[in-house]
Amino acid sequence: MAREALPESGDGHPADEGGGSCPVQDIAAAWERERPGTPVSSIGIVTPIWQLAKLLGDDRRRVLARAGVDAATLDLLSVLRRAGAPYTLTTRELGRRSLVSAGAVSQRVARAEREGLVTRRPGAGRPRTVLVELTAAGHELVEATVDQVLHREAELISGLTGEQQEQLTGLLRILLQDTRRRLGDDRITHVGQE
Amino acid sequence: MAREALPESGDGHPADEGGGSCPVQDIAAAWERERPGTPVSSIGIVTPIWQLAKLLGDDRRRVLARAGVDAATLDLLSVLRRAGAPYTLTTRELGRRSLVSAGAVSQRVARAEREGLVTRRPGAGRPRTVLVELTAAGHELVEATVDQVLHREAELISGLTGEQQEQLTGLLRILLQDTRRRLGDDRITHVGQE
DNA sequence: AGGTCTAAATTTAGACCTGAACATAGCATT
DNA sequence: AATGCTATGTTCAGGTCTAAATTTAGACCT
Repeated sequence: MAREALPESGDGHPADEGGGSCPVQDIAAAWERERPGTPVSSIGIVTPIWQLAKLLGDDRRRVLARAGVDAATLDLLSVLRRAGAPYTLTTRELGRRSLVSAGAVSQRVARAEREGLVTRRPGAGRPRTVLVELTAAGHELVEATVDQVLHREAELISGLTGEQQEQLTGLLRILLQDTRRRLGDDRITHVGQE
Repeated sequence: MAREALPESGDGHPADEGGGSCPVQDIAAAWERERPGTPVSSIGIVTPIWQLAKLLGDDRRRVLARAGVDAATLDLLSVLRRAGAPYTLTTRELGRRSLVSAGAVSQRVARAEREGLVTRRPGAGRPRTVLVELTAAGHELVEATVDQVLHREAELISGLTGEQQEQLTGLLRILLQDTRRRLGDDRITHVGQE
């Protein structure tokens, strides 16, 4: 790969992550070669997860750019749309469902409100709750884009057989659930009590 | 919603993504309920990948903050460290291995250079190649932090059995490889020819 | 040899997110 | 009933990324 005449992609280390963005297993091999004893056991799982998230996220951003939306806004609108009528949630709930900080929710909602996609009004419950509701324009934007995005992503993972997809889904579900449990139970579904 | 006693985690939709950040499968179920026919087949795979990347990334950032580094800089230094002596790569190669744009590489290198972790000098090859080399301080920083990060991540995925980890690694490798092939072959290892 | 072309890095503008500081609406306690 | 407490939303500063515009070093062609 990219030996001799080619650009300096090949940088001299034969066993190294050759040319291009390099198979994940070469990363673990490089650590072993350079620093024997490095705890590489997580690399085979964590690295591809990050790389896939990056590739899929970049692709989604480009797909949505053509539709004139950004991914963060569509995420907000989708959460509201999925909640069902009356398409209203508190900002607190929005943050928990989107895995972003309270500040990020505030900014997302402010942007979306400026564009007429949601409205904001004080709620009745706790101290300072704010209810965010989808407008007709916001609803339409979701309807116009969500199938496009999901269809595209189904295409991107179609290299796996149905059985492989099922296996992968199951393993990821277990890992995600377990990881959530290990990191602050804040955003966890306390399935049983409370 | 915002039921009385309970926090408004439970928002009224019984079949909805209940409280907290909600099991992934409920997201697909919510789309089905709200928009029958929505192409949800990718959700079981794409959503957990994003959520895991987010959770793991946030955690890594917090671990590194204590060590006084940011994740982007450590990524840069690690790539150079893994390349082996003389710990030198072109910016082009750095971008390909880290999956970030050329502009991002420029900024990362500028920051790291300002902190004395790498040096930059013109290279011989193509038009304007720039070689980036790890300094002694940069080398030390990698040695001081990488085990910590990898160990922590190994811990986070330890909820899976060894066999599950192997299965997951294999499936992710296939999916990543296939996804790279489908999206711009630019950063792909052209395994065979070329 | 000189002008044009191409490839590569850098700069710039715009978006987004986190963490911390800030403001505030009800609740609990005394 | 008044006061402090706590949970919540917002604002702000700082940092990172992408995409597009800009600059520039060699290569190519006539």
